[in-house]
Amino acid sequence: MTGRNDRRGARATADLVAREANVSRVAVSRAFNPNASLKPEKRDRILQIARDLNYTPDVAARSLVTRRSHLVGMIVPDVCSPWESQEIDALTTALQAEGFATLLFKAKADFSMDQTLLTYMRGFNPDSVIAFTENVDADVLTGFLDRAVPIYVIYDDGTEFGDKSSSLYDRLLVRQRDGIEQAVALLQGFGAQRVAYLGGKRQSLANRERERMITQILVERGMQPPTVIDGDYTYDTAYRATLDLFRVEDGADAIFAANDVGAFGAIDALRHDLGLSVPNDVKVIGFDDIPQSHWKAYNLTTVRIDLEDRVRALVRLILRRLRNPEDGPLTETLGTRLVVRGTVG
Amino acid sequence: MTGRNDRRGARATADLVAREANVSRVAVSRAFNPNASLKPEKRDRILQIARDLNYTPDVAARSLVTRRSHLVGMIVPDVCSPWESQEIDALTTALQAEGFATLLFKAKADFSMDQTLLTYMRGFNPDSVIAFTENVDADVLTGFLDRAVPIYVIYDDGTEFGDKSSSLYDRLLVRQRDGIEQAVALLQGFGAQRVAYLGGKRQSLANRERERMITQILVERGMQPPTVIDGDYTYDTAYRATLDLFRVEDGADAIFAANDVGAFGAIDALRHDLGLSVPNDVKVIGFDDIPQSHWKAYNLTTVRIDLEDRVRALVRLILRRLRNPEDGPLTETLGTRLVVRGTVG
DNA sequence: ATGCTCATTGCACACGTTTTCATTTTGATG
DNA sequence: CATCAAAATGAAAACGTGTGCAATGAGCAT
Repeated sequence: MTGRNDRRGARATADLVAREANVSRVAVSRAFNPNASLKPEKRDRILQIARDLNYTPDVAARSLVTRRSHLVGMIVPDVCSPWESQEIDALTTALQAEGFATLLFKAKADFSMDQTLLTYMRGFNPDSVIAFTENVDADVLTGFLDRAVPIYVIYDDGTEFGDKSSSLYDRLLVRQRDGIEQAVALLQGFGAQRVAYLGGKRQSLANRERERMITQILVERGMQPPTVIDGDYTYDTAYRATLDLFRVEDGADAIFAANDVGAFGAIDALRHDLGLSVPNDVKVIGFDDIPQSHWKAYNLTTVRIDLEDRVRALVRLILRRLRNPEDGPLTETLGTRLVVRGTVG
Repeated sequence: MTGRNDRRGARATADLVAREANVSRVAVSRAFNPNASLKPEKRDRILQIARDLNYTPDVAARSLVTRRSHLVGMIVPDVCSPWESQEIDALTTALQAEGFATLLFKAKADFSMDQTLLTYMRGFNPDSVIAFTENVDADVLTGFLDRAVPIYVIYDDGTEFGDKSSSLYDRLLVRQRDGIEQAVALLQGFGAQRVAYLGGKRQSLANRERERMITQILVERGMQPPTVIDGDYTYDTAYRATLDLFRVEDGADAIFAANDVGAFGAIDALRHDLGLSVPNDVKVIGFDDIPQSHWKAYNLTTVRIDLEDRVRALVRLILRRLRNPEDGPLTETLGTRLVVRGTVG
């Protein structure tokens, strides 16, 4: 009555298109599948009529028989984190180009992932799953998903990850040693003596690996191991932790933060509350190289994990796995390097 | 061979559970539907066996018959924008609690949404669609989705939105007049004379409405209409635009930015490049109140749109629409208010 | 004309659910 | 014990698609 489209909620089906085009329903199906054999002119006519009728194959029905949902599940603890939102954005764009849609799930804030969420996600039958939360056991996740193979991000040798040979998962290996080595060398070059490590979440594997690697490299170069303060990757916690650090003892002359946002918190605490100069009094280095790091207020020197490379590697993993479901564990490798800006000297 | 689960890719089905429990498949279906009539002890037994077999109803198969996909589509131009990522995060959390999953799509960077993307999304049959991109015609979108009803965010009276009475959509009405009035009053109170409006994207409806409203209120209060500079909601553009503003003419003594991130760019340009003091030389006010606005480096005075309220309103719209698909247009209203921090005086 | 290959076509079934609808069981009431 | 309403149950029919299989037709060499 109101518009041109009276029967709202009535979706055009392949049957309708078939009737309209005087062909069988199978022909319509084939028209939308490029490798199916169908007379070209017939295909064109069908596609034209389909367009007129606003028809698109129903993904749910299709996935029921093809066993491909064209969904990629992403489990994220905090979408607001600049690093994660960057990755979601780039991944979604890249996957969209390959015909996959992003299915977003929010994990608990404490980086954990409960059974309920997994069960819930499983029902949607994602073709692949990327967990931004690290501390979910590989055995659990792999056993849980039936056709999808999860992807894990492993840092350096990943000794902490343990041997999960019983379950199948693919790996993105991040070699952060290079970047950290450059960072420590720079700090040492500018005469830093007492460096503090402003950590991320204790449960975070990346965080523990960073701490371990930094300690190792400092010692190798004949420097003191770092003072370690725990954080949770947020600005506020880093801010307070920095105040604490400079209250009790005489502090540090360099701060290595587990992520860029934490470095921002440290810088603001030093400058606006402790009256110290960055980099003259205290040098600061971050991790990630998020877009905000080049903002003039911070202009942060940081260890860069290249987003484009990272996303490309992840997409490659997903596509390879989907093409050859029976393959053994796949691995992609990624490097890191220092980006020098204004917070060291 | 390798693990306990030999037949990977073989998902447990309702039939299997039924056989295992010596009941019909229908009983299994009912066991997972709380309002279906089923003997309690029987239901418990079925659910127990289902858990043992790691069974969950297949969402695709279910949605095929119930005509509910339990998917909410979100079309986002830039996931990295703090404001949008906040909203995605909160919406996903809230919807997840209601049993819906977030289906994320990336629109073109220029705020446009092409037919291809719409067609693509349509195939997934989302139960509802939230467009963070405003300049897609309501007629197009409504006509395109078959069962979902889109939600539009309208600012104040939304005169620019035009009369789309022919198509059905729901409205979230944001009354930004209050917040802007408080902001202008504050600026006037601190003696501002020449205020500039540092705009967002030209295509953005919110941006045009903000400019219109600010101009109107300034004039009502006997002040000069603002100098208007276009931007695109990003830090970098706002930074350069501010430099330009103070190069040609003698600038402004107050800047009203279309969003917080833009305000950050303006502040950094003033302080780090032009050697001006905020708030002594120039006062700055933003829009949104994102988490970064209370960071010490900025400590921004801004017009707040409450995220919690906004998300609650959106979820209410979605649920009401899903419960009563045949209702006329639904509307929710939202206020704004000024949050006073350190960038005015 | 005959045989052969190969592309094209359509029938019927499968995918895993929910939902009528008719039937059986239960439990309460007279 | 008989009666009746209500609750519990299962058979069968959808939902919209892809695919194996057999049938058809065209093209070409013999």
